[in-house]
Amino acid sequence: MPELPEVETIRRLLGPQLTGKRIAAVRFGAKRVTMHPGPAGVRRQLLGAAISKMGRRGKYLVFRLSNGRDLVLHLGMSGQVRRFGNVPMQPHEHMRLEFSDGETISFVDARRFGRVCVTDVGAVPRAIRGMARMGLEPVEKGYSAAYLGERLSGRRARVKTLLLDQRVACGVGNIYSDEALHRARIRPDRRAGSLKSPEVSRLAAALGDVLTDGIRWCGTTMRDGGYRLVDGGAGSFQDRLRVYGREGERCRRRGCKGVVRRQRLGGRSAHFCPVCQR
DNA sequence: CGCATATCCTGACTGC
DNA sequence: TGCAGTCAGGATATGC
Repeated sequence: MPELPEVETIRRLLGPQLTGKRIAAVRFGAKRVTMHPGPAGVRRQLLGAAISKMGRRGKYLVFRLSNGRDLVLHLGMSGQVRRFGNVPMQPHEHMRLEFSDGETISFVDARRFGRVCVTDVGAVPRAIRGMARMGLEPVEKGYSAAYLGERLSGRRARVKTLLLDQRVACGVGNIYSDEALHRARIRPDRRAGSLKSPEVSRLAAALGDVLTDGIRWCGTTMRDGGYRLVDGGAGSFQDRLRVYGREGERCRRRGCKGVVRRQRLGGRSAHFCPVCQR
């Protein structure tokens, strides 16, 4: 479940380690993973290029290359960027970049919801249509109560469901949407259009705050270990979650005696405190 | 268009 | 202990 804070953590780790390095070899695993324009094309466009900058857009990791192209990586649910070194290809390892100085970096993804795409710099990857429609990130300047309000007003869908829409809250996924709604004291099953102006303001602020905190604590590594740092280490935001994954446990808001509940919403689980979230 | 639902995938977990 | 069944969810496709 790599969301914005997890991908940003990876970006920050990789930047100093990879910037300036030249790709000397590209290896692929045996299993198919969504890749544009296919393994041969990806290899051709990557070979010989240097990493000029590590970027990120929403949940997408963007390797800017010296040859005028971007390598765009989405980690899906279980994707990881890992360093294995010069060893045989590992289980679920789909792509390994070998740099001219011997450094390596690998894309690993057991569930294969992730995707790899090479495009011209700044172009919208054909294989990733949603990227063209992504909105502002809650941590960006310009993400305001007015901006969020525009996207929620008149909508009958549950607010939680809309927060998962990358046009509404780019970079937010299931964990951080639950945490933001808790901080804003709004129930996830509220109809988006029913939110009053102070609630929209609280939510816009909470979204930014929770993503910023997630980055500060290097992301959330749940028990399934789906998200890992490049060296295999864990983030630590899981210790600070207030509702996500805490069904049946006490609400973490000071003075609140509520017990966290879980509710199925749009095929996703929403965690919330029925006492302090209205 | 908006909204709900199904789909992909496999490791971890649950219950018998 | 082993095995079948269920769950997890990001993005997208499909149906109404």
